[in-house]
Amino acid sequence: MKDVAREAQVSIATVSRAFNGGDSITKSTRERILSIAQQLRFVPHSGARSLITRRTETIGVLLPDLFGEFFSEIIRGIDQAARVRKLHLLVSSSHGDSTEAAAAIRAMRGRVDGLLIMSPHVDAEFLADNLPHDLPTVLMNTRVDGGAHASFTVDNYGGAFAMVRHLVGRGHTRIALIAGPENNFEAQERLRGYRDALLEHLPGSAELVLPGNFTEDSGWRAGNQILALAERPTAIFAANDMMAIGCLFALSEAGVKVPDDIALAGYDDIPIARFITPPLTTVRVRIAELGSLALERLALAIDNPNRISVSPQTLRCELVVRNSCSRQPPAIAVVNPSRVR
Amino acid sequence: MKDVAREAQVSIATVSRAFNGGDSITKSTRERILSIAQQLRFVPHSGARSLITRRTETIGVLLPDLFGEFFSEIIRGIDQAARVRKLHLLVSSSHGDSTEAAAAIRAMRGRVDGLLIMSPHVDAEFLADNLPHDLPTVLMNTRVDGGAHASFTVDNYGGAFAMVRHLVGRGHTRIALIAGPENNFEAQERLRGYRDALLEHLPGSAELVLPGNFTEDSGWRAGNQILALAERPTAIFAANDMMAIGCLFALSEAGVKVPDDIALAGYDDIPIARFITPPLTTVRVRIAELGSLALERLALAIDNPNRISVSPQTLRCELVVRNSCSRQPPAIAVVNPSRVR
DNA sequence: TTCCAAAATGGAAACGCTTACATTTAGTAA
DNA sequence: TTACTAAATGTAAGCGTTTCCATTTTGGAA
Repeated sequence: MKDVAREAQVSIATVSRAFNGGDSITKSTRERILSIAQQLRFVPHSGARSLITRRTETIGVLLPDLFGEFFSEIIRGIDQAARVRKLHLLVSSSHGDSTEAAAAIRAMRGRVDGLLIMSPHVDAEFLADNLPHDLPTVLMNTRVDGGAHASFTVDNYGGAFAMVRHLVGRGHTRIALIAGPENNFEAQERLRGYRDALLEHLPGSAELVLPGNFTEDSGWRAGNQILALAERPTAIFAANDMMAIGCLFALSEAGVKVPDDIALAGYDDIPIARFITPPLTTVRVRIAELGSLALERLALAIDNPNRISVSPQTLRCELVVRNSCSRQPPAIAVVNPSRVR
Repeated sequence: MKDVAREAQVSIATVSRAFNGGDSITKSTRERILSIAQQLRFVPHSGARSLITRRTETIGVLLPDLFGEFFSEIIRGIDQAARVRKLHLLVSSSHGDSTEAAAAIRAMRGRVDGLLIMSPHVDAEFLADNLPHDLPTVLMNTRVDGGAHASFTVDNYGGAFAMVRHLVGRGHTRIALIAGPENNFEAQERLRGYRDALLEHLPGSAELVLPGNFTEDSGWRAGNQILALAERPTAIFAANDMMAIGCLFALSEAGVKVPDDIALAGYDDIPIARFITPPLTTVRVRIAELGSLALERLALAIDNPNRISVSPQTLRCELVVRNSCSRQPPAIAVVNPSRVR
């Protein structure tokens, strides 16, 4: 910076002003300084800057041990929003347990202006213990007990409710649910949606809930349990797509046809859902949007530390109707051009 | 830091030493200082530190607009290796073109100790223009013309070669290739592997290459071209799985059975490959390993700026034989427990 | 031309840390 | 005990910015 100042015949204060927005500086000097800076390959030292501005312009992103499309989608959303705001992303992923998550948070202290957290290992107590409480934080898809932090969640309740309503609309009268892990917040919400929808749209019907844990494997087991039932349901709603796929395998092995003999629906709309036979009716979650909204919210909280709103916000899901629930023969799968890697 | 020093009745220099490794400091003082620091919730200011150490302990990761499993896998690998070395990850993804990539690089200057780049938009000229040439950089899956930077690539040549050899071993004598985009480095290598394997293992046979661009759509078109051929190949090798899937649709629509009427193979082993019918024979790429090796290499280059090796390194692929190339009726799909989200 | 307000620029302190060097303390041999 | 060496600790400079305040320059109006 000193070199640039000398070359441009100005003080370093002026060089600083040339870089930092519209202070009072003549257009001509700014341009001269900027061109000299480029020529000299001058790059401001972010550390020195953050030392005095007390800002890092960086957001910490904490993600769990995540597989598949979900990860890339949420990062895409966050990244997009961050770019607009000229914020950087310090990412830490693959947290198998809360110890690792805590370590990651610790490592980020002092390097970020705010935190975006998605982790199944996180609860109110954990946050209270591990979060620097002066650090703006937004939670994604996480239960918030104390309501101490802003949060974004997917409307799992509404999505599940809509799916059951859809199934009832198609004439199904016995609808089974393959549930997710008991201690999983999203799974609980989907279960709640299923129950309430049954109550409202199929009053008097008994609920039929099979245990599952979001794995293909557990879906397969649930499918076999259903096959063993004296009175089979007419439709099966799996709390996520992977379990639906596992269930589908179990049914095929037993010669039970979907959707002719039994309807099957999932949740998430993972890419595979389109490709299996029959294509799976499911609920789509706008993951990228979740990410960008969360970042937007966090940026707001950082810029207005006084006016922080903590109210949880919810992201609507949409029903994706394919052939796994219709009684007509499955149509030919749609061939969609997919994006290039 | 001053507060900690006062509380512990030492100088700030000693506090610094307590934090930074084994300098000369008594065990008892270190522990006292550390405990007081924790009590006072003291967090070292990374900016101030990097101001004097000239290190940020941060690696910049530049990824293209990436979809699906690939992204999450490569980040997982990088993250794992980074955690071991106590390095942070500044990621920037979703670069649709070289302008965006350049902007991302510019934004990272001064914030990172090294760069990990994967981008199809990058070539030697681009790097020369946009890379601060004193910044250690490792390229992933990118062509390197000038050989100016260290690079890691997947052995696309070897994988394609092995696949063709496998097909020949199964008795196929006419093997078609659905190629990837012409200007794509990986696609070129796979094409080269196909050609050389034909030359070596099926001498005298004519090559049959259909154009494609890695999309499902282009696979579908290639499939239809093949169907229109007077003399059909006995096996089709698609340069990636998505095109294989598109091709499979085209074949099914025409009533051509895989693998009974024609064999089909892909490349990448994306998760869907297991789930389609029949399960796809393909080539698996160890993506996470690519990421961690690249980071390891970068860390080495950062620690030893003098002894930088620039030789490109290659990661072996492995053949995954499923049912899409066998002539026996497809076995029941394996039900694998998948990991929980 | 002279003056004055506003705009542009310069000077210098401060941000929080590390580290070379100076000083003190502890430990050991004579 | 004394002297000397090594280990532990303290002092202070300096890392590269931003920004407050002071100073200079500019552009009109009188």
